[in-house]
Amino acid sequence: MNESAKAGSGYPIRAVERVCDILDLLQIEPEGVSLVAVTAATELPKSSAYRYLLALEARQYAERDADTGLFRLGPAYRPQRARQLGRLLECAHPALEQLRNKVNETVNIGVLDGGEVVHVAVIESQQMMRLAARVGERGPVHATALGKVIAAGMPEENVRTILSGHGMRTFTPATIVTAEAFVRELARVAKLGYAIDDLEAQDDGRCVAVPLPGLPFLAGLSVSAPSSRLSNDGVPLVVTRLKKAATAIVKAYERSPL
Amino acid sequence: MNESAKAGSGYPIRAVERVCDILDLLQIEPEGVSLVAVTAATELPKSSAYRYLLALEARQYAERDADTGLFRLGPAYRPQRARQLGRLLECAHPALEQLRNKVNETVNIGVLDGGEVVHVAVIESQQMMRLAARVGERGPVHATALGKVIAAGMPEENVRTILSGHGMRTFTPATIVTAEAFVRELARVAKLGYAIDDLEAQDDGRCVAVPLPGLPFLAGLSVSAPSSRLSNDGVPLVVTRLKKAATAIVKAYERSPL
DNA sequence: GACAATAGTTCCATTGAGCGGAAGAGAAGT
DNA sequence: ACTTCTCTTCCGCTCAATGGAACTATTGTC
Repeated sequence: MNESAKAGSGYPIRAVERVCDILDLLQIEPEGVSLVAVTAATELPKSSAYRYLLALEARQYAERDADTGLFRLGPAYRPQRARQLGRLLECAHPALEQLRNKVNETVNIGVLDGGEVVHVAVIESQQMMRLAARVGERGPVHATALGKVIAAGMPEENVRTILSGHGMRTFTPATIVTAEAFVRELARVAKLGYAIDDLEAQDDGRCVAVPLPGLPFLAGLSVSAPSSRLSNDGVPLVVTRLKKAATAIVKAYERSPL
Repeated sequence: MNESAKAGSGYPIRAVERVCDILDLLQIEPEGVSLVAVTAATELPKSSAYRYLLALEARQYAERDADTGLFRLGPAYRPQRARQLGRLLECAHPALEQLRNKVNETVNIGVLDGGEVVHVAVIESQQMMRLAARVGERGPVHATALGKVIAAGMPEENVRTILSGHGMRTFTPATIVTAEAFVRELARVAKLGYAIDDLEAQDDGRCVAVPLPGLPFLAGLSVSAPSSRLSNDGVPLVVTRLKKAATAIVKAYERSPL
């Protein structure tokens, strides 16, 4: 903490201060704290403290003990997650590049976080015209192939909670916008073993994804391309390659040192 | 991360989302990211991303690599700090209670964080009228005894940075409000081996503090009381007891399992 | 050295995101 | 049943935060 006692940003943002105050407190109270205790310690108005805690909970930086209802640090704050992710990315890299070279399109790994899909690896197509998210970019579960394969591995109840919490925004005329239709799509996905974003997130983009099973978190592997280059006819071949790469990635992860 | 895929808080706070987005990104980029990369990944306007990063840096949730200038997770995010703190609090508890019982006033441990003093342990006097901060409460370095003993252990340059970043608010007529006077006070503190908040933070409160040396972070131990009960004449005895307790605490910490 | 491009930093008029008090609901204790 | 305390919800209001633009610094190329 005093590794650098330097201070003063010149850019105080009250909300950031408040988040940090709360996270600081949760760090020094590993057994958890009540809302009243948070209020007292941070001197925030109670309703503000409550809203912040819920917002942090939604992003898994805080969680609630089921029995006591006390707030404590959440999974997002646990370093093992970062380590596990780092490990996955390391293991996956060779297979990702190989896959990218085989299909000549952008390949991605996405993981579930706070009810959204985060792109944690993006190996871009070398073509000029390409569909490519950036590392760290987030997308909704309901309109992305990655989101679909991830959601297909979750209990339906949890899927519905995510959908109602995040909404089902319409990106294109093809976007699935009702929970019922989405749940039906997930049944299809689970059966087929892969998902397609068929012009649902972008009018001219198509994406195919398969799950990465057996990891300590929900993740998927996908190929994304302009729709002109990835037709529905071409999907089966891409799926075959995705599944082969997914198998290689998971095997490499399982073999990697802890 | 998917330990609980539950989502949806009903209380989105955009600023909290933004903090979490940035922290998420920093977690998956251990070598660090540039402002431009943060901007791209989070889709924040550049100046907003910049301000958030600086605000997080001020609270040590982010830091900058001295050579590359890249932002990465800061010390506040490192679990070993929480563990070290937890360990200190555990070791200190018996000595704190004993000290509280001896002096019959509230005893505190404070640590430096983001240019302020955080109370991380507060064992309250059993008297009805008492001066007692709460765990997690923060105070300014310049007007607290804990702040003084901590600052006395820092390079003067760093002290000045803290003072200019946080300001030197006037709490009472006795508050030291210029950097020059404060630096002189610190020289006195360093020489004496203890510090007094002599009605500087509160009109009717007095506080005596000694450093806790040899810890992996800057910390101090203090006794706080209504001024009517802690006269200047009584300070030397309290200092003796504080130093004895500080020695016991540090010894216990050093002996405790890692 | 000159120029261009890019990254980082600062500023401020504007406004809507966030606020916090109050009310309501729930839980616990007598 | 009543009281007290904690947790949860709501909404009119305002000011903290915003983000675009300008400026500064750095890097790369010729």
